[in-house]
Amino acid sequence: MRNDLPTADAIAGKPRLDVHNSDVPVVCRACEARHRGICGALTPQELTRLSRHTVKQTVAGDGAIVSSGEDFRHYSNILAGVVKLTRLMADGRQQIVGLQFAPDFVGRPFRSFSETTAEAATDVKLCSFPKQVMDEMIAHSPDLERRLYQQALDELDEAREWIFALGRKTAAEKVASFLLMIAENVDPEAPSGDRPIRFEIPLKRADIADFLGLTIETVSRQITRLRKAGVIVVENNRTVTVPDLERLRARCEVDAA
Amino acid sequence: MRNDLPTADAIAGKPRLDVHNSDVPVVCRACEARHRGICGALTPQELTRLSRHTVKQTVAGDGAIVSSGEDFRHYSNILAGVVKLTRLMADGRQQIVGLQFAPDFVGRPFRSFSETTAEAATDVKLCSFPKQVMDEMIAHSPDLERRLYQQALDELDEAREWIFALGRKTAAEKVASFLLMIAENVDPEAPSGDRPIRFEIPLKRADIADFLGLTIETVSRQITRLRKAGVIVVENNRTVTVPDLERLRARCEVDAA
DNA sequence: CGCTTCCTTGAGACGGTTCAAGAATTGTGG
DNA sequence: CCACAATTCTTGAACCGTCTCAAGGAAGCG
Repeated sequence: MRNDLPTADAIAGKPRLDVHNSDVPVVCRACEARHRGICGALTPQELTRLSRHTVKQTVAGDGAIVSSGEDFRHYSNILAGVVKLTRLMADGRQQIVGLQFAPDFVGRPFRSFSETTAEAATDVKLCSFPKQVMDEMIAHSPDLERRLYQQALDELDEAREWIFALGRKTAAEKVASFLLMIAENVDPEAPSGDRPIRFEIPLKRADIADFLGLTIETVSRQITRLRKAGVIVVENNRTVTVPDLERLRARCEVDAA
Repeated sequence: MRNDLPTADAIAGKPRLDVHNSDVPVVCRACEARHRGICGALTPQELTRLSRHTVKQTVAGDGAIVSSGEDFRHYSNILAGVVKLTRLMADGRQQIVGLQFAPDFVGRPFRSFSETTAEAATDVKLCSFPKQVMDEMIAHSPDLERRLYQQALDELDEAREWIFALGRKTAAEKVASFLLMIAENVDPEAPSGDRPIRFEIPLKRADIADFLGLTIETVSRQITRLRKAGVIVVENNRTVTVPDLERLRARCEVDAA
C-alpha cells in the first residue's frame, strides 16, 4: 500500500516524535489522527489490523466523500482539509449542516444510511477504512467508542451553537461568528491574544452562504462591511487577517450598524 | 459478567416484559427509561446502586432543570414531559437549540459546564442522579456508554435536521415541519398511516417561535394559514388534529402559497 | 368575575433576497 | 508569459417575507 505518504502533521504544524514507534504501522507513524484523533484509542495491534484495510486518498474540492442516501461502507479520518456536510432540497435549496476538520472522524456508526452528503470543501486528505472492520473494533474497544462519543458530543455542541446563530443572529453577526470560528479553529491556543491572526478561509462565498443560511451576495456585503470597518483585512478573498480578535468577537453579538 | 442482559431490543423501541423483576429496584419497575432509555443497559446490581442516589421530581412548565453556566452535579432521565434546551443572548434574543422527550437522558458527560439551559417546556417528571455516580458507571459499562453515544448521534441527526430548516426553510415550511415532528413523536408507529392523528402541541407559541427562529406573530399566522387550508384542525390552541399526514408532510418542502 | 397569560390579526417598516451587471481572480493552452 | 475563458466575487436597485408595533380577543385561573 501507500506507505510513503508524508501525511498528517503538516496540518497542525506540530511534528511529533514517538520514542517507541516500533510496533506502530508505518502508515500510522506521524499521523495526527493517532494522537488527537480516534486512532489514539487503539493499541498497536489494533492499529496494525486496521491499517491493513486502510486506504489513503485525496479528494479535490467539491468532490463527494459520502453521497446522500448512499449505502456507505467506509469510514474516514480527515488528515488534512475541510469537509462539509450538506443537505439538499428537491428545489435546489442547500444547507451546510456541519463542518469537519482534521483529525475528525467522518461517518455514522449504527446506520448505513443518511440524508446527509459529505463533500470536500477544500482539497481533502482522507484515511479510509471499511465500516465493517471499524464497527467490530468499536464493539470491542470501549476506549475507541469513548473517543467517538466525545467527538459526537462536541459536534452536538457545535451544531447547537449554529442553531442559535441561524435562528437568532443577523447576517452581520452570522458572518462575524463564522470568521471567528475559523480563526479559532486555525489557532486554538490564541483565544484572547491580541496579536493579529492571519488565515485562509477554507470555504468559498457560496459555501459560507450555504453554511449561514444566507445568499452569496449578503455574505459578500457583510464581509465588505467588516473590511471597511477595519475589523478584518482582506488579502485575496480567501486570505484574511484579524488585527484584533476581540473586535471581531464583539461583532458576533451586537449588530453594529 | 452480564449474560442475562436484555439490551438490544430496547433500542429499537420494543417494550419488553421482564419475567424476573425481583432483582430490580422498586422505583425502577415500570419505568420507561429502563426499557427504552439508558437504564436498560444497566444490570440489576448497577440499577440498585444507582437507585440509592435517585431522586424523582416534577418540574413545572418553564421551570429550570439546568441553568446556563451552572456547575451542574446531576443528570436526569425524562420520565414524562418535554424539555427544551435554550440559549440566551445578552440583549434577550432566545433560541431553543434542542427538544428532548421521555425517556431521553439530560446532561453533558465529560463537561460540568454548558452555555445551554435546560428548562421544562411542559410539566416534566424527572429521575435525577448524581453526576459523579453516573460518570463512574459510564466508565465501567460499555453498554451504558453505547446507549448514550447512540442518543447523542440521534440528537446530532435531529440538530442537523433543524439546522437545515432554520437556514433554508420559509416560515410556512418551518411551522409545518415542526408540527410534523411533534406528530411523528407522538405516534411513531404511524408514519404513513392515512388515519387522522390528534395530539397536543407541547409548546406554546412563544416556544415554537424560539424553536423555529421566528416571532410569535409569524408562528400564529402560519398556523392560521394551515388551518384555513384544512391541513390541520385546531381545537384549543394546543390540541390539533392532522387529517392527512401526507398533506402536512408536503407542506414541509414546498412553500405552498 | 376580574386578572393574567396566551393567542390572533392588521398595518407599516426593514433586513435580506432577487435580479442584473460588471470586476477580480484563477486556470488553461498557445 | 500572455490571451482568453471560466469561475468567483462585488455592487446596485427593486422586491418580498418576516419583524415590529399596536390593539383586541380567547383561554386559563384565582
